[in-house]
Amino acid sequence: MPKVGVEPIRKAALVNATISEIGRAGSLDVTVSQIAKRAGMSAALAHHYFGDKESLFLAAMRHILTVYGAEVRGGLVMAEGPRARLQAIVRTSFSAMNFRGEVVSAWLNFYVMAQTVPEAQRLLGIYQRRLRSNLLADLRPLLGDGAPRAAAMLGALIDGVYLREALTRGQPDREAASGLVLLALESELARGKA
Amino acid sequence: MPKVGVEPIRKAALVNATISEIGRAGSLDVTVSQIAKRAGMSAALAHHYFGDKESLFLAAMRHILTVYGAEVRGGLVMAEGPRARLQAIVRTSFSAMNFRGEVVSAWLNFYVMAQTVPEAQRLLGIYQRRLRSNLLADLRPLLGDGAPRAAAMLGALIDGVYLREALTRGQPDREAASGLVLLALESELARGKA
Amino acid sequence: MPKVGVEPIRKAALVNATISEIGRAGSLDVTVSQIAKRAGMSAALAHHYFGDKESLFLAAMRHILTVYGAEVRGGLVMAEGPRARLQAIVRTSFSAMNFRGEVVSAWLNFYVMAQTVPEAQRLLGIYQRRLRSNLLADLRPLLGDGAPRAAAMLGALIDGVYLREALTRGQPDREAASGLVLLALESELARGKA
Amino acid sequence: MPKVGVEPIRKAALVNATISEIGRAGSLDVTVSQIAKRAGMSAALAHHYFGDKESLFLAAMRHILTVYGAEVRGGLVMAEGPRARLQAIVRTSFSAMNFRGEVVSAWLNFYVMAQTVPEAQRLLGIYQRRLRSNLLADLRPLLGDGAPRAAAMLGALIDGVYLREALTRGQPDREAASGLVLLALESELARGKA
DNA sequence: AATGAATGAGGATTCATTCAT
DNA sequence: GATGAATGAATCCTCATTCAT
Repeated sequence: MPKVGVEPIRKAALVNATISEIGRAGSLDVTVSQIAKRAGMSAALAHHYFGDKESLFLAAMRHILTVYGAEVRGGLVMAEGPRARLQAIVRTSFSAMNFRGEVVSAWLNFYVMAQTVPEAQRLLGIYQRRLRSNLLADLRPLLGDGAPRAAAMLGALIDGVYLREALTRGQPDREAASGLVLLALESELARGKA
Repeated sequence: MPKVGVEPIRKAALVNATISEIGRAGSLDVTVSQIAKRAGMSAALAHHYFGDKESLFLAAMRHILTVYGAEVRGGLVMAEGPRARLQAIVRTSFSAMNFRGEVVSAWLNFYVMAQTVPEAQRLLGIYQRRLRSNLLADLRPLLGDGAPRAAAMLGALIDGVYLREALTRGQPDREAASGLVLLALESELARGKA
Repeated sequence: MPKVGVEPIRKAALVNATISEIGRAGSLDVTVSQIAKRAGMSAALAHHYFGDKESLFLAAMRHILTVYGAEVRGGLVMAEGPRARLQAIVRTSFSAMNFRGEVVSAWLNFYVMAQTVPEAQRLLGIYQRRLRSNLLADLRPLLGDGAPRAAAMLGALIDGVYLREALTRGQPDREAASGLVLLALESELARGKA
Repeated sequence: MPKVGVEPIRKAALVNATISEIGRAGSLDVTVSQIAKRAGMSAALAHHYFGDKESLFLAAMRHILTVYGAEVRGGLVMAEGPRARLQAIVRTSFSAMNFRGEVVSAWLNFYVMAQTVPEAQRLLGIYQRRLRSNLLADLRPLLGDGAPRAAAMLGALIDGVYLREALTRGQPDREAASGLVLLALESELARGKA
């Protein structure tokens, strides 16, 4: 039985606290002290584990992307056929997890970070390419050459709908959000066949 | 010959400097001193005219929305028929003006501000409603009851595409951006007729 | 008929505004702009007339002392005999004019100024010596050699009572204040005779 | 052996430095930096311990009142009989400690603070009530019903004499000050018996 | 591993004062 | 005489980060 070090536990606590605090503040204007306090430790310890604030933010971003990726993979396991798989991808993008206020808020702020911090931009790029390739894989059998454009469109649409929900304070409407994208998907498929 | 007061000139200079600096920094982490210096005056004068930093940011946001609104109205003048008008709206959203790096950057950061500052949220709401009603007016004759959903979709798509371009450092591709949305528009129209 | 320049009018307005603002703020933390605005002019004009802020404060102090001096002289006109004159002096110190909240407040703050600004200390010295000599003149016939000490005591008592009223926000009680000092005066006189 | 935390030491150093600086400046126009430097630490640390400047001033005020209270209690221990106790109270009010230039200066400025800061007014109120009740307790056996008025008078006189000394730059004369009040006390007692 | 102590750097904001008109 | 324009200097306060223990 491997002795679990305290380090990963502390780090995880800090990452979660970071996301929570960003959600609470609605911006990246969050102090290390606030984060550390929420994680139940001193600010000095947070620095001990992450070196600096930016690294902590990046770790939080990585965490969100990791969870999102896992969820997508999980959703695809059960889906049969390209259409079902596409729907699963869309639904996962607006899953309860991803629509938690704090996650939405974190996403928005990662967008901002990506303008300044190269590593943040790289991570966001990974997310976008992964989404694109996921969509593409299942659009190809249905749309052939039209698939790349449809993938680009659906990817952008997902982000746009997500963005709008992020801006609407109050409970976001998951059903409406995924419904909108799913119907756009149908339009594309219908058009592809015509 | 009306004597042009110096106040509006100074204010305009500050608003422009604000947008420029936000663009340069890629974030709202811009000091009043930096803005004032770029506008060719002291930080104290900036405070004299705008009271505080937030008001300056909001003025910049208002300015961008105003220009955007004017551009949309301008584009609609020449367009004949609903389809042409819809295309004009889309094209304007990705106009050269709106795709200036600094404007893109400002938009992104206003999204963040909207999570915290009520007035910013209000302004963003105005933009969204205006875009929606513009789209709706011309979609209605073409799609009837299907118009609201299509408007929601196109609005979100515009924002999503804009967002993606904003994140792609380097020259954004205006043609690709509007092409993507215009094709989605065609899909909707085609589907509507079917 | 002498043509009254506008200068004395402006100066008087500024002096009054200064006293009012000090009273309102309860401290010397009053800006020239606030004073000027209350006096109905620009801050620049206030500087034009007084040179700097300190001079304005000193002018206000002088004004208060002048008015107080005039009131004392006025009160003495009617009083007959040393005892009546002493009572008049005491009563004037707690006159309605001197107990206006703003005047009380100004006094307190002049005490502070006197610690730093030589001219303020000089003015305060003048007030104290004048009060002392007034008291002394009428105490001498009644107490002989005991007069100086009694004068010192009564002077300090007047200041002390005044100070306490100044600290009691809410309407100061003029009757109680002068009553206290008048009784102390009686004690002194009684003791002097014994 | 209790490990003495550094916090109380730092706080005490800051309180002392505050009193010293106020004394040196003769006003509350003292910067946190000046205070911190005199206390041998950074301004940031001062804020760390006291939160803001006002709290630091209030702590200084509390300290002075505490020391004064202790001194009074100490002086009363040895005094036998009401008259001796009253004399002890008066003497303590003009003790060497209370007449250190910086303490005098601090008092004066606390009077000003009391006009604006509720907590300062509260503290000053406590001092006044304590002084009054101390005087009253020993005046009652000597003067009966005349005690309250005498207490009010002596309290005000102490403050007035103290104030006058505060305004006289140069070494204050403790003997003269307490002599004046003690003689007033005798007048009152003499009058009470008559 | 963990933290309180400590600070340098920085930033918004205020204000007395000057000056051109 | 009068003022809006303009600014330099100052101050409070915050915070990421370091370090000794």
